[in-house]
Amino acid sequence: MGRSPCCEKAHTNKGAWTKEEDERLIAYIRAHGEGCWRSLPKAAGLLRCGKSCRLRWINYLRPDLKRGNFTDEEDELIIKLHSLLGNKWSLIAGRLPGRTDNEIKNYWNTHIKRKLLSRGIDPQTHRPLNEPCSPAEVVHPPAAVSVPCVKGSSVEDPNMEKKADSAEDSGSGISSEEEAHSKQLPFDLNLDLSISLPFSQVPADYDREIFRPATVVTPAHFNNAATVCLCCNIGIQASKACTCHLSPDANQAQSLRYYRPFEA
DNA sequence: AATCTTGTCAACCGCAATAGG
DNA sequence: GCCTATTGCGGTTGACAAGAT
Repeated sequence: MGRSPCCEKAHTNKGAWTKEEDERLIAYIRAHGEGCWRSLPKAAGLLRCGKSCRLRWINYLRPDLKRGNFTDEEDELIIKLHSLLGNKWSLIAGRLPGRTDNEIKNYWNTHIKRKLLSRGIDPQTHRPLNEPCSPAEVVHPPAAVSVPCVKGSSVEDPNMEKKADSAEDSGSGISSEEEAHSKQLPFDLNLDLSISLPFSQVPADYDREIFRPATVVTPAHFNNAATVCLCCNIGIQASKACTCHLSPDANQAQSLRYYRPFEA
């Protein structure tokens, strides 16, 4: 038995969004907030399917999106995260404030892939293109992936735990093999992730409708003494790479969660 | 100036995960 | 526990623009 379509295709617009459609969607979400995408189009007077509305909002209309070119720091951060996470664009996007998974995915495919190839690095494996595949010849950089760690951080986001779990299932995320692979990266990666200065610290009267969890890691933190480890960040505290226990301040740092206002 | 090629990115599609009855 | 609806993700497509011929 097939699944019913997400919307009645015969009565929905497709293709590029018009300015009027954008305005309707923005106005509706400003008034009612995100969510309930299924019923949103009808309620907002849009002849679009819910998925389309969600995508348009997330990838283009959201007010907290950062526009413009990627910086070199962002480039390097994406490369490093991709080397660990693979094509988990939403996870990568979660660590680049104001960037969307779609944007990063496009940027990867159009720019970074080429950049890595020009460096002689395979964009999928992050290993030198001419490197033999024999496991015996895999280079093990000394402490190349040091991952001091703070339990929690954005792992408190249930979605992150979910994603990490499902990533393991799918085999393309943080599987044990990939975890192992991450320790064998061909270049000296410091995958330390730490909490950045807040965009604004969560207020006492924190309201989920107004504030959204913000990504707390910036590229600069890769070079700093870390307080949050990626393992914990994505919900694999039990991993061998997790070295939370090495950081005495970890638990304290963990309790800090920062939010930035969801500007209307 | 016209045509072709290449690059970019918004949007779509299909699938998997999850929620809820 | 099963079934259906909904949401979210990643891969892919296609329209458009810019540059090359």
